[in-house]
Amino acid sequence: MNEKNSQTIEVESSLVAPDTQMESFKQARHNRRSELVEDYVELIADLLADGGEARQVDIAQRLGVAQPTVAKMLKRLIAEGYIQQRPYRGVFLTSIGKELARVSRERHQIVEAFLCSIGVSVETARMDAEGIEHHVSPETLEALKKFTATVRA
Amino acid sequence: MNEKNSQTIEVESSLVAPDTQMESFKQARHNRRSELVEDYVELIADLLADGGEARQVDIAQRLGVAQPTVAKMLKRLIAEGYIQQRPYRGVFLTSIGKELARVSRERHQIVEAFLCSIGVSVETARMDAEGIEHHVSPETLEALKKFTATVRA
DNA sequence: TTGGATATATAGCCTTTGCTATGTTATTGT
DNA sequence: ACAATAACATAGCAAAGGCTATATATCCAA
Repeated sequence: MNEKNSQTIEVESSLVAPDTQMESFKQARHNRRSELVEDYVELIADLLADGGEARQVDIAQRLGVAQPTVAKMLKRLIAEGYIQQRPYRGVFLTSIGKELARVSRERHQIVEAFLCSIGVSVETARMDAEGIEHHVSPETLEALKKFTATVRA
Repeated sequence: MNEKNSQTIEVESSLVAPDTQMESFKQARHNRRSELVEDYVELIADLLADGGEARQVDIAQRLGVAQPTVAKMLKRLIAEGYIQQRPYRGVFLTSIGKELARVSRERHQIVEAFLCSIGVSVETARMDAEGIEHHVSPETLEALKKFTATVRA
């Protein structure tokens, strides 16, 4: 007997099934865990391409965190096989690191280009893309790419 | 004298300014911290609208987490003034909770509707929207809304 | 009205991602 | 060559967000 004190028939129609919704939330949590790795690898690739070096201090400055935070994270990236380290000359990417960087970078650029294509300012596009990119599935990425290409044509 | 052993002039052109990039990362980290609150409040609103009750077990099931995890989070939501609690009858939203739920829900729906409008399947749209919504700025939201309206017309 | 099922609370633990403070070790300019 | 600077390492702490195990409180049906 609930607040509606009406029939006992099911009226739970406007919500998706619990399991379906749970999957979405689990996926979002999972994505959140991979975000940092992708951010680091992508940033390292950019620094290497641009200046030839990716040192802890540079990474820390660009991410806006302290150097020991970077040091700890780099250990994880080394353990997971994404990067290698040369003492006092920064880090560089392994082959799987390069591959992850390539994929992340491409996705990032597609998202950012898309946002610009619908009229978002470049500054906002950059800010939002940094957060959005990690939650874009391959299917959505493909749709964004196609759309942007259409607009540009 | 670096790997390029060329002039000392600045060639760091393809990267944005460190401070600018840092701001994007900081914004993304900040958004990540508010995600959970928004997820909870939005879900609670949905449960209340749909079944009249939002109990810990329901929330836990839909989020895919354990009940004590929900209990801890609800304490935070109470402390922050978003919800109130009636023993053994679940939680309900305060006025600021309702407002946050309204905003989150609207943003969620705009993102999901937009994804569908560019040809993403409803299942994928639901999954991706759950992650993307928290990283969409007001400016981008407005652009998405406008675009979706155009397509539908 | 009472006993079993259900809902909530609490304790204690883990991991991740931050921080500060403080060594230690290369690099480099003079 | 060597001292100053810069880069890196490490220790120790905190907060957030998970978990399991277990106790307690409420509800409801027989």
